[in-house]
Amino acid sequence: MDRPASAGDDAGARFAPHHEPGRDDLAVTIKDVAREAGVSIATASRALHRSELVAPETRARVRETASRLHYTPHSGARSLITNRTHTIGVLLPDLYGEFFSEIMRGIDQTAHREGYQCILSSARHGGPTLEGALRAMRGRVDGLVLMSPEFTDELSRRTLPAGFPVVLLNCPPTDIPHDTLNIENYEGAYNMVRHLAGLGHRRIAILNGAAGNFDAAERLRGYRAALADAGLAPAPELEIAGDFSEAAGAAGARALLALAQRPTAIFAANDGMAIGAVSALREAGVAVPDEIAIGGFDDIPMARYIDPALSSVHVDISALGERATAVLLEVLRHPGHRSFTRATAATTLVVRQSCGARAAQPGLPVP
Amino acid sequence: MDRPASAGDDAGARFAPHHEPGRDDLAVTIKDVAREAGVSIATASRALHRSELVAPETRARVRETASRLHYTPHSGARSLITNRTHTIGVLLPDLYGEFFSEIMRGIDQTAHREGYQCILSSARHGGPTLEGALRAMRGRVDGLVLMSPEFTDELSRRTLPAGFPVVLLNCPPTDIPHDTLNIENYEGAYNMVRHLAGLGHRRIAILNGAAGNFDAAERLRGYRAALADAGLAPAPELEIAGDFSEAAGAAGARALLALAQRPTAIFAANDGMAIGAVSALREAGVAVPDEIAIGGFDDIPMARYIDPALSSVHVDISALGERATAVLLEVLRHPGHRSFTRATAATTLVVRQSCGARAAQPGLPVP
DNA sequence: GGAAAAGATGTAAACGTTTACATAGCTCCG
DNA sequence: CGGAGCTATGTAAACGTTTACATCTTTTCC
Repeated sequence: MDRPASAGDDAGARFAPHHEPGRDDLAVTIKDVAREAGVSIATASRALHRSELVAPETRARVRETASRLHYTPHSGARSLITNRTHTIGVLLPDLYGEFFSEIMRGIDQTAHREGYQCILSSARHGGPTLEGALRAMRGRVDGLVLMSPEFTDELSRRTLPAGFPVVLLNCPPTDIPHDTLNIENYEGAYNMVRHLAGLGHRRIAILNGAAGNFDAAERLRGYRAALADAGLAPAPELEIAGDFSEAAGAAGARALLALAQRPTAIFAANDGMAIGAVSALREAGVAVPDEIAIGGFDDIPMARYIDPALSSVHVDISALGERATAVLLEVLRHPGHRSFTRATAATTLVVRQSCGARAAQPGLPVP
Repeated sequence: MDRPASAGDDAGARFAPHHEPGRDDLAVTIKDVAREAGVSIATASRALHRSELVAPETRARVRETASRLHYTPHSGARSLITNRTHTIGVLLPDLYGEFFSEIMRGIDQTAHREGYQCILSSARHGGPTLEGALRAMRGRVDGLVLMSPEFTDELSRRTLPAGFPVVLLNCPPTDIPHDTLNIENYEGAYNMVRHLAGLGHRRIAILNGAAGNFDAAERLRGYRAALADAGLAPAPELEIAGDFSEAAGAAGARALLALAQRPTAIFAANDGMAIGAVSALREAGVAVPDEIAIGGFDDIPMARYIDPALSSVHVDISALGERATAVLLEVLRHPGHRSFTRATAATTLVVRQSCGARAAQPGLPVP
């Protein structure tokens, strides 16, 4: 209506790319929008996200132009000046398997709900890649959810800029203060082993997690404590080394079968190894739970589907991701005064068939 | 040795932050490195990644300074000028479940192998969020792996800048040319249903995938064709609507049980629904495979673990992610002359117990 | 009716990089 | 000895934004 229609529009039309739809979109910048709408870059920028500062008609015109041109702000450029990326980095030891899938789900949901993106990296165990992955995130993320059961203070110092918002998930305790979130590994393992002992088992083996892994160490500690409290003598030959993989679980089970005096129950430090053990035992013709009872840890979705359904220590895995992300977002919202969270996620014992208890839950509940 | 040691060093030391280790790391920029090393920004930049242009001692000095200061380049700033982010975007319909976990694994591995990061987003089905997610990636990624079984040309035009490197994974065919990678849905479904018919089944039901989903439509097409080729009349009451979820599988199975004339076999359009159906049948006291045989699709890792082990159409899911990423990286490497790939990933029938065939593979192979 | 306040817009600096171009100090050759 | 041709480095522009500040116009108030 009241904007000068003659010269401005012609000039605009002369350079306007929009009659070649989708041709040059790749490079459309706020400068293009500004020119096309006949305003300065500053006004264009304001019209798009601080709209109260600009006249209503101008705002409308700029916005219309922007959407017609398919303008999308360049996040790199924006973050350069605002120092905000609205992205969080996620570093997991691996991307394989249900455990991490569930973690990611919790993280992603929470992040998206608050308008954050996720950038994902798997930091292969302990190696120099963790450092690389962290460096690659510089300038791309506002904060980090870091899961690395081999984490150390030294690594923290070397890779994390001091004061950078990080939530440590399932990491060993550090001297440097951080927000941390851990699973009740010790308690969970303790409860499972106590349960097995309560069923009358006297020889209870453990399939250990990866050496140097914090979760694994804690679960072993819980196992030993439960044995001691049940008045059972520790038996070194029943503590089998493992690495959380199914293959390790199968190998461990076979090793136990070769023992002169077999165990009557096995506690596997995670469900993956438990599943491997079940396979190996079935293969060897050993009945589960009648000859050997089995308990796992994590309660991954698959646990209830295998035969016999796996007793396990339930961890709400996706909730773990959610909580970690929530803490991180909270930190990002209040950058100033830091008081560090140190939370642990509770576990619950889930008794199904594989441990041989009577009051077992069904394996395949109808959804 | 030969560099002027007096004034330069003193000045450097006066402003040097490095005696407060890890205090101001957050903001350490190439400017700091340059000042500290006594060179210009340009030289610093060159020393760090175009090292042949700078004198050996200078290079060493700059690099030493950089690592002492924990300098990490700001990727946003860099990408602004280089137009490269070394990051690929991944858009999946969802993040839940084994299927996507496997996809991600393939993508992540391939990307990392070539020095690329992944930025991940779940585009909830068809909604406006897909557009949002795509916009959020502007300026952060060099290309995109996009999986969206409800993808359309219209959506493509609206959200993807023309010429932007994208690989469509499991998307419906489009008029606009794109690199695409699809599963052999039709053939896979056809083979499974033919197999069931070959076992003597006359009434074979299908639990359909989500309406409007390309994969689902193709699998239905394969189902119908196989029926026809086996000389079986199509029966509309045997085509049950679903949405790929376990719950839908269970509900579908119950609906089939309520039929006057029950089917003797069920083809579920994915393993999730198959698992749901198995649960519901067990719950109802119907024997699988003796009373009703079941076949799934995807062959997710869990398929072999359930009881009875699930016959399925095997898809190498992580290889799918790998291939898609490989294509994308190839495109990124040769930005010029585009010829569009259109590939399909083969499927193979995996016969286990749930379909009742004799030569069944064991359910729990020892890893 | 004029000054002050408010409103709308433009100008330019800044963010952290990379890189084309300019400059300075060499070495080498005729 | 005097340039030509290196080599090593510095200067400054550019990338696409946001925003403090300046400027111009309009409204408001006495």
